[in-house]
Amino acid sequence: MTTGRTDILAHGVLVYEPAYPLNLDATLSCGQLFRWKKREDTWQGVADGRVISLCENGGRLYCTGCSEAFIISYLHLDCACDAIVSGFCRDAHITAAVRRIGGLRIVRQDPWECLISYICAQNANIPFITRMIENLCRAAGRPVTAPDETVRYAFPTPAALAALSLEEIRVCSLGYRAPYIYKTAAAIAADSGWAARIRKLPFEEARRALQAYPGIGPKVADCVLLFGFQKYESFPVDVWIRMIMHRLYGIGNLDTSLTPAEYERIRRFAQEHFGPYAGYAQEYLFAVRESYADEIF
DNA sequence: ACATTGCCTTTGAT
DNA sequence: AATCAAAGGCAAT
Repeated sequence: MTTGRTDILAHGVLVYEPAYPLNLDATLSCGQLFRWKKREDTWQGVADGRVISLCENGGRLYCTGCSEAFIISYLHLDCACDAIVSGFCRDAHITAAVRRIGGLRIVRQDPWECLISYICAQNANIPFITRMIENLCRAAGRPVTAPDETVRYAFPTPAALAALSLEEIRVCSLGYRAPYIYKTAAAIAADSGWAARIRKLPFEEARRALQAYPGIGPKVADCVLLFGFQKYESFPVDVWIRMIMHRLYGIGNLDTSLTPAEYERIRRFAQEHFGPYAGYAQEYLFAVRESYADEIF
């Protein structure tokens, strides 16, 4: 399904007119991706081993560095997201979040990059996560030069990452996460069919299979299922979502640490309340988390 | 078996 | 300068 119109301009610039709203800023800055930077009006990122530039102007998306097919798939533009959004807008809170940042898309990430990125993400904030991943790419990724001469690094292949020693991974400021990355990279480098296998599994089984890798618990598994495998019923519960779900829907209590039982309770409620695209709702709530920041105190 | 607790590195914000 | 929280997971209680 295509839900937009494309043209190719001079110098290989692709112009895309989405038939449904796209909020590029929200999509690239909401914390689902860690490799995109905005300079002036242009986003530059590394995906699929290439440097890609994106710019939004007058409802049009200008893109260089990749194919039309890739960017449409990556940004989830091949989807009538109005139907998805209206499907989970079942109360005033989520409707308000959608009104504020309409056009937020869940990006189709590479499962491998997503897996490693979200192992890094545990107990870290977004600037720190970005630094860890950038360090890993510099240590084991292929250098890629952008049209404007800036040099960036592709995300390492499983083989390249698995070739690093534990110490080489640790000095990417990964701290106690280094052994997780080390072991998981080795397991996946030796098993090229891992992603295809997980993709075919029913949701709960895929979730269990992911948690068999070191450093992957319920939260990271849910992120990988949502961002890497497009399992949109997945509802990752982090400290922010926990706080927001408590505030908006009275689920759980914030006095104790997040127990597995409470995680399950929040996840089940959300899947029931928001429906098959609960994960999309999660990303909208996460994107507006700052407006609930006062709840922490 | 099941739930709870303390610890794990490093960084960025206050 | 010191303290704390950060898109958590794990092994020991």
